Amino acid sequence: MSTIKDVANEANVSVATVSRVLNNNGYVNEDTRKKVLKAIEKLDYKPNAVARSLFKKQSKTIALIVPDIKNPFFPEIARAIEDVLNNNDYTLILCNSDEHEDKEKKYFDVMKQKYVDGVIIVTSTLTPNYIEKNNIPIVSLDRPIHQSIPSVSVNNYEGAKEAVQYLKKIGCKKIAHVRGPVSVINADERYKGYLSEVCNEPWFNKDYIINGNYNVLETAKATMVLLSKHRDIDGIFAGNDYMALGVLKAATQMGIRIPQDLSLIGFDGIQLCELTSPEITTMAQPIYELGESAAKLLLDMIEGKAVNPAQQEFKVSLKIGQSTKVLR
Amino acid sequence: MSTIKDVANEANVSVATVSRVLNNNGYVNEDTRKKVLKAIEKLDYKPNAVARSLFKKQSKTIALIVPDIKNPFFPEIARAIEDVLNNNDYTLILCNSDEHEDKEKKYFDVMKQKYVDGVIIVTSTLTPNYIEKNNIPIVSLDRPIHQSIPSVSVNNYEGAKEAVQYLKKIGCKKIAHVRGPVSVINADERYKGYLSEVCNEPWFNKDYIINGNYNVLETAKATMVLLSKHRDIDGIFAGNDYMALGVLKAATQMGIRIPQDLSLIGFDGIQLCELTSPEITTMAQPIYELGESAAKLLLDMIEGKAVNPAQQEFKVSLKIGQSTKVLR
DNA sequence: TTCTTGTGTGTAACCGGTTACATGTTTTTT
DNA sequence: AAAAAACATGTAACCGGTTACACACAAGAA
Repeated sequence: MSTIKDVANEANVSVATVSRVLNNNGYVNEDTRKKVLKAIEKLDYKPNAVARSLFKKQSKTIALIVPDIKNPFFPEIARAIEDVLNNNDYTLILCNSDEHEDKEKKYFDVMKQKYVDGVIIVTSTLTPNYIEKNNIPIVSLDRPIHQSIPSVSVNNYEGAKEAVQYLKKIGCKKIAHVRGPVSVINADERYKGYLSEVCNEPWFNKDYIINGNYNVLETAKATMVLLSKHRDIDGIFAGNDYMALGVLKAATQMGIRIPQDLSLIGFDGIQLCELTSPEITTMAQPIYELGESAAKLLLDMIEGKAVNPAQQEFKVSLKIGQSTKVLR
Repeated sequence: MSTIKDVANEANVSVATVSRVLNNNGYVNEDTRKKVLKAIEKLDYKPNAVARSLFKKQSKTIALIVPDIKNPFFPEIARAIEDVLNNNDYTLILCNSDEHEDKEKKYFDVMKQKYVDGVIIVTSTLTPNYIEKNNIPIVSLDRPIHQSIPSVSVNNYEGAKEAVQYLKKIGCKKIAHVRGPVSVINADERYKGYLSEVCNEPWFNKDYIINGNYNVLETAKATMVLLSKHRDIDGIFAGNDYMALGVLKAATQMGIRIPQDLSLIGFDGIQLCELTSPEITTMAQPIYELGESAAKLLLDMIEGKAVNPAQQEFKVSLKIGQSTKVLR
């Protein structure tokens, strides 16, 4: 690999001049510029990003910290983010936290040591205090942390209400909820949305709420217990699509027909919804847009641009599949 | 952030001494070491990874280039790799190539500029020549490129044969194949494996081979055409699980019962297989192990260790689900 | 006692860029 | 014509580490 010095020698100028044409700043005579460009071409010179980072204290790299990339929601997000970064000459570092605070913090340390320019994080454990102490541009995605931390998310509460309302509208009389882990903010919000819609119903029963913990098999098991105990449940609102998959599995296994016997609605709108049969009705987040916005927001922050609404909330929209009774 | 100089000042020693205790090399008096350690503690000093990189010409970072992280096979691989790296103080950069040579090459350039220590790549387009020219430790994953390039993969040909053999064993009389994209080496191998098992069968018909292009919806469509034309097909070997999902969808939509009317077997063993109903029978790759091995192999290469079998081939194993008729 | 050898530490060069500053030349302004 | 502004380029410090080399001293060998 040739260095800036090699180029300088080849072009018979100083390294400063080469640097100037490289970065397009300062005065450079047109002829000199051409000479340098030719030398760069000839040596196939590529500036050393590390040396540049050291001086500039920035690495053109951002980190994405998610609980687990195997959860199908996150690859979709990651893809959107990577696309934006790629178009802006940034690079993406991927981190799996397993919702584990220690791991998150360890990643943060590494990020700072590597001059990572910013981070996009999906977390339920980190405090605003810790984050601000670290003093690195950050965007929380999917799960807002605090008003002081820029975030990109959706209206989980309203969305959950809409989901339950839709189940009611198509005629469901007893609606259960498979909720995500306690203390995950959006799982809580969705749960609250469900609750607000059903708590005053005469049929409402606290046993209709089960915990799926973002795990398909666990959800399937819990659902089987639920459905065999309460045979009159005719609607289920799953806290996300991944868990809805578990409900679908449980129902199929038990010979409960979806949507004839049981209507199922999920949340998220991951691609998988369209690939199952029946296709899962869901409250769809604009997932790609979410990732895109988070990335753009972060890049703006890094480049010191004003970020108008630092708390971006997108709307979810009902995406009717085949897992809910047809309205007539 | 404090620097090595701050620590040196605090401890009243030179930066060289601090560096020595940091890296545990050279002579350092025990008392001095303690002084330095205390200063490090007091200042919460973390060495600057970029400065270190510049001198050492290595970044403790490796890149993973996959076609598209949204394909559920890759997050599982990525997760395994990230785990290994994390345990070895390496960081993972994620790149989506979309099978596009230009993008792959662009990533390579960036990697070299950032002193990325090695790359794990899933590619069908890069030539051994180009790769060797780049002179950066590399492991090809899932799709071997050439004997000269270390790789981690499975016995696709044999696996495909086994899959078809199993379909025969359970009594399938007419077996179709949904193949992956032409020129993807493992899709070709699986296709050949299928062919070798069926080409001499009296019933064999070239029309039984359709192309799913790693796309679920496309596969579903093509499968519907296939199945409505050839109503006597009673077994399908899908080139991977993701496409098997498409077959499942098509069959369900057409009212064809799986496994009663049609047996379906996939390839890969992604987690999704267990989450559908019926669960998909598949020739399972040891996915996590694959990623793990690729990462370990690459780290060994980076650290200059001899890599015994630089071409690692794992075995796939039949994982019986519910999408194939029960053998009795 | 003198010569090695081992221990302990500091100085400064180096990694490969960027940029403040100095210097000289040309062009524009007054 | 003199002063100011714009242009062009080079020198060297700097980013924050690592390490070759020099030097001083103590312990062991001859």
